[in-house]
Amino acid sequence: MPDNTTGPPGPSTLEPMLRKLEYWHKLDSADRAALLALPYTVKTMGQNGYVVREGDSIAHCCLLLSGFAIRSKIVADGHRQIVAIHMRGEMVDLQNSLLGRADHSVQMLTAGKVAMIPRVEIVRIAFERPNIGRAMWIDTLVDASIFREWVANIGRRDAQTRIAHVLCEFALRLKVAGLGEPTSYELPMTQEQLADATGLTSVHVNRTLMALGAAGLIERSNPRRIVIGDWRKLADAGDFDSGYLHLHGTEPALAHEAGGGAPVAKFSQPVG
Amino acid sequence: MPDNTTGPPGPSTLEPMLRKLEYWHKLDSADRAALLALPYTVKTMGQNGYVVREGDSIAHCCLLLSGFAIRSKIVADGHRQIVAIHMRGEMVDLQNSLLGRADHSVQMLTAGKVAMIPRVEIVRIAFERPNIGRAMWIDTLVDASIFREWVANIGRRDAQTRIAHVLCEFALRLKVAGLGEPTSYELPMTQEQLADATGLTSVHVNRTLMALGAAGLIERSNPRRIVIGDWRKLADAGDFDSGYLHLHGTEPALAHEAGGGAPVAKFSQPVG
DNA sequence: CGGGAGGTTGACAATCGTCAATCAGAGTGG
DNA sequence: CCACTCTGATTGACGATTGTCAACCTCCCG
Repeated sequence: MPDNTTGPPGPSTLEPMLRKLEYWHKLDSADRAALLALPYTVKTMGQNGYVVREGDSIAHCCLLLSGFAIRSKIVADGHRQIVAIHMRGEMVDLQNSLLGRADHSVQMLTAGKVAMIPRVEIVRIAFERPNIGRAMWIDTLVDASIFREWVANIGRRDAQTRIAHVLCEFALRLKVAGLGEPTSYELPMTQEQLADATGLTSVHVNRTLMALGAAGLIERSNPRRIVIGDWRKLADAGDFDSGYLHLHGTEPALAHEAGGGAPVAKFSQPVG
Repeated sequence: MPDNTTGPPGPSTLEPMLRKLEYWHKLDSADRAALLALPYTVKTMGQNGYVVREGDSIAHCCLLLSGFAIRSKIVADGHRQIVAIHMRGEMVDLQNSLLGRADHSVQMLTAGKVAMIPRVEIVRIAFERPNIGRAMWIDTLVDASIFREWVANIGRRDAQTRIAHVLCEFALRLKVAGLGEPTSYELPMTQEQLADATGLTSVHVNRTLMALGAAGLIERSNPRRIVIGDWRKLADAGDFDSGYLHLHGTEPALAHEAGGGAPVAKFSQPVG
């Protein structure tokens, strides 16, 4: 059972949201104040806890304060497809908020906290404050861009390329979210969950990770820890071009986004 | 070479866009007037003509006036993945418009006409007129919902289910767009294009279509014509639940969306 | 009549899935 | 501290869906 807290535990619980929205579009001080003044409830979630279930009608928009979460759909034979992975600062449910009914589930990958903001407040602030609305819209468009890349990833890349691609995306997004170095991180998911994200089976994911290790593209001191020795090599193996993430200051073509000798992600993001 | 025309050829060239946006959110007469007053250029496109190429910076938002179009990405080994199919009345490029740089290509499936609306005008009207902005936002969110379903379709369904699903989606969207009966239509694409949309090969698509025919789920008087005798049977075979399309008046659970004895798509859409 | 694009089919190969056994590590209770 | 248990990771043997290659067919169009 999640323990619920209402009101501001600190002066800046919603700060991660502010930071992310500012990344997409310039906000003025009134925008910032309005954002941070949004009412919310903090919910402590256990591992695998459901934030939203497919079919639910939506009353709240969830901001991930800590931990990792996924969005998923279940198909007829009971198999699951993970359609997105989310980390701190991401608004997991802006998608469902406007539409009113969840067409997919949102579930915690790890334990963590979410801020539940009433849907009507989100909609109100988006339309009262064009800067905020624009930032939110862009945020959902980037999500959509990632979906498209995943369609291509799952539809047209083989297992090894596919997994390498996901590892690169995750690394870079961790970096952008300020959650660690892209060249060495702990995957917050089981191989079965990674399989559900890539349209493979856990057995095949295991073999593919082993193969990536044997090929020297990654090192794994334990099953979850991913160390990327040569970013460029992995990015090439994963056909990874960060353009679809629409990060600032990243060239459209494949660049040394992270690690290696070149400077890492060069976007200028206000660091908290 | 496309022949270009500027200005309003008729009083209501942009009418399909109005119709679609009104479907998502209520507009008042000022909204409608502002929409129809948008400047645009009509471009006549040949089959396979590119509307936008991946990497282009975006100056226009394209409204499909006639014909069919696709959005696609190319992966490293040269294979193509189609990530979306579009038909009359759809704004193919709202996605790219806000982001400024195309992360995918848009290409005509058939010959047709598009209205090119300057990107700045689209952005302006979206933020000057909240109703329009909201309708556009919802439109992009529904697109995103369809991407998610495609991820699940390609990642977790076998070839037969996958193709049946696409056939159902296409049928229903044709109906909603007022482009014909969902139970009998002409597919505007080759089997190779259908393969690129489903993450299969053209050979396997062919075999799967044959199998669907042999199973009595569809009839094909010619390679392109799809006749759906029993909608429910095909929808079941395709694990198709129209919820992700967010159509009005359609039950969240699988319903007799079209064909069969039950009334077809019951949404109340203003018919042009 | 000829050319070409797209559709259909067969033989065969390969990627990936299934089933099942074993192993490693974390948490629990005695 | 040590069985006990459970989840997740790893590995092998085998099978199945899907891909590849190539031939042939059909239809449309100049």
